[in-house]
Amino acid sequence: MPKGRVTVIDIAKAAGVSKSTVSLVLQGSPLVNDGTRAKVNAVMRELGYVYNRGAANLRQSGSKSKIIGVVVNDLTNGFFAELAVGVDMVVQSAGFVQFLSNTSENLDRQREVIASMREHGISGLILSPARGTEAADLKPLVTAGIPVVLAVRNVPGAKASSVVSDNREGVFLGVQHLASLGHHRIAFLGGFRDTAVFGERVAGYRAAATTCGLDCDEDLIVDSQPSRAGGAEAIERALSIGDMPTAAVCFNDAVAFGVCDGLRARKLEPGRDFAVVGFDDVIEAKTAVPALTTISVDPQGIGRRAAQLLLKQISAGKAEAEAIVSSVRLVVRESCGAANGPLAGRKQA
Amino acid sequence: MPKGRVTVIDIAKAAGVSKSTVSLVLQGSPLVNDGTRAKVNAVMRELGYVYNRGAANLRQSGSKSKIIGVVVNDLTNGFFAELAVGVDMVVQSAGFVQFLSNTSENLDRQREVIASMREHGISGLILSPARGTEAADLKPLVTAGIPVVLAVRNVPGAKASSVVSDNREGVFLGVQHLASLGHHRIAFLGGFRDTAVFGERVAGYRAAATTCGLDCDEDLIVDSQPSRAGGAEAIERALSIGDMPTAAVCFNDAVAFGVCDGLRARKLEPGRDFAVVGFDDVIEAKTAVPALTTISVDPQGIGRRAAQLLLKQISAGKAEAEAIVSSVRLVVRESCGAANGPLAGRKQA
DNA sequence: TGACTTTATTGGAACGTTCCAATTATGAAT
DNA sequence: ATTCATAATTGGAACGTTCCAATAAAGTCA
Repeated sequence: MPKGRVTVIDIAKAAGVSKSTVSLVLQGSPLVNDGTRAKVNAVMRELGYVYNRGAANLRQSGSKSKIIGVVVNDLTNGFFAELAVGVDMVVQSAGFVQFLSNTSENLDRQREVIASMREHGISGLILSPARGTEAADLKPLVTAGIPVVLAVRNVPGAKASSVVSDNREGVFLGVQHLASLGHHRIAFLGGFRDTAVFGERVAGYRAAATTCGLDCDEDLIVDSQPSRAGGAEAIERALSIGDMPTAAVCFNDAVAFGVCDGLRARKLEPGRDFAVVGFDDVIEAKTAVPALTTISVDPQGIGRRAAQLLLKQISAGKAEAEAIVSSVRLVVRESCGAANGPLAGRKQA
Repeated sequence: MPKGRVTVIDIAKAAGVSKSTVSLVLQGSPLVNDGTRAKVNAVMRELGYVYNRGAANLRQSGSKSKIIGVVVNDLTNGFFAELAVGVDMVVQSAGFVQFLSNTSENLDRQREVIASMREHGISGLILSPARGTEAADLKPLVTAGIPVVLAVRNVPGAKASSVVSDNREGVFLGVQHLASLGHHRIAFLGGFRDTAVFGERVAGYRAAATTCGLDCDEDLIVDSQPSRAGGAEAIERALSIGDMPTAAVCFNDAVAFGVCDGLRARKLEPGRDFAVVGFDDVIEAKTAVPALTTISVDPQGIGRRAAQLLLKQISAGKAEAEAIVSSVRLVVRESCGAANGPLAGRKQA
């Protein structure tokens, strides 16, 4: 069994200085002679000293750990993996470390994870909330002065900052583009109806439909799991209604990939036989075949902004709720070149 | 600015008991009268008490946090997301929380992340090592008695436990299956040559080629980034050699998806025109079109086993290196029904 | 009621580190 | 050599919680 931990007392003894000097070295204080500093550092290396952050936090005034908690609702969606990568880019250079936790859309798990993060004294939290999260869930954090930034999904009533994409505008652009290609029957596929994101994206869908004088058939709005599997299911349902759609804007890129899978299962070629637009522009959107037309929200960009906002609040020592709506843009690739295909052409023939 | 944190002293005063009684309640000790316990719990709820894990760890003998550190080399690969979900299933019921960190194959980042985890007193570490990780990187952890379990990639010489899939056997099965379908020119696509996983999988490839009397052309082994984009690139290179392959076993499912993308970009249909076998059996393997034939290693299963192994070591208080080779199995789906297609039939004609 | 046993509660010190006022050491000027 | 100023180092107490021996309270029996 290895010996217990090496402490500043051990280092002090071995270096022939006081514990206070060791502490000064640890703090990078200019009040230490360079020779003494070098000696202490050498001893720490030699004895394998590992800082005890918990002990330090006890004494340091107003101090927290160097941890940023990041809690996401579905880690198996590549979007959130990329968001985490974006967060990492920013917090890393500020000397923080991101501890990422996944809730798999489970509210109890979310509460547990956040509670544990608080016990360990996180400096701040970036949260993509699980379905059903309420402002009351965030209140204790806000009251305790822990900076919180909501990402991707907002929580109405929560006095927390947020970084969300312009959901309404994004879907508006997607539908508008499909309409400009001549599509009249455009579906909206995927997503949970009880989330704010879904509501906003459908609002953009309806607005574009009205603006472009399109059919506004409720059957064209098909909810499903916002995953690839959910997308395959949603297109199945959309193509089994009487007056089939010829194109779709999908809740996110994962759903869009699933829609392409579902089309191929019916011997239809995405892009040629049916126009598909995604939302997110994950890395794979560019390399998929056909390359996916999508609303680019840059998940890494959202992660970076959320992290910047959080770091700003941490260093300002106050939490003033700010809302950032990340702008979106339409990236046209091959998945919606279907306007002249057999399906789309039927209305005109 | 909110008031400072609520401590056991505050709770003790408000409940009219001593701090020691509050501590006993926190520990769930049977030595406290039920009425007193109820009173203390009510006060804690009322005042919003948040336990200070760092302070508690200071005093508790041999104690660590309730954190399991999980460090992965590429979070954007769905395999690792699923592995993390599997870890979560196990550590959750043991009262631990998983803090997941991503290294993006960067060794310096890995060191940084592990160091930070140690400062915060993690109870144990599950590591899928970044490329280039050496036993020396793990030595300080092992010496300090911190349980470490390596997952997916082994680190030769490290006295740590590991859970890896049977790489050699898996690729052997895949190649053998393709040979049984009549393929003679079988490629191995994707992966970094300098990793042990690559070496093992190629060893299985070679063994199967020998056993099945296949061509053993070095040009049929094409390395690339083990990602979807890497897969698209690898198939491009494989189809530009003189005597083209008619089938491939891919380093992992992400590479396989990219290979399918690349085939389609050349107007070839995966499954019909070229047989594809993946490795991992991620969730999307089943729903992709064509559904992917793959070597099932069950990433969530690996995560669960790694977590079980780690928890076992944590509660035993000793770290005895154990190696678990997770068995694999071939799951036949649609992506390799190509033996009678035009490409495969050319050799016989 | 007193003695004994069991239950419940408590005060003080420990844990590793930081902070700050006090002390010591060093260097420069006279 | 002495004095003063500056640089460097130090000891003690604080932080929030736990542990353990000591103390107090409650219950039982003669």
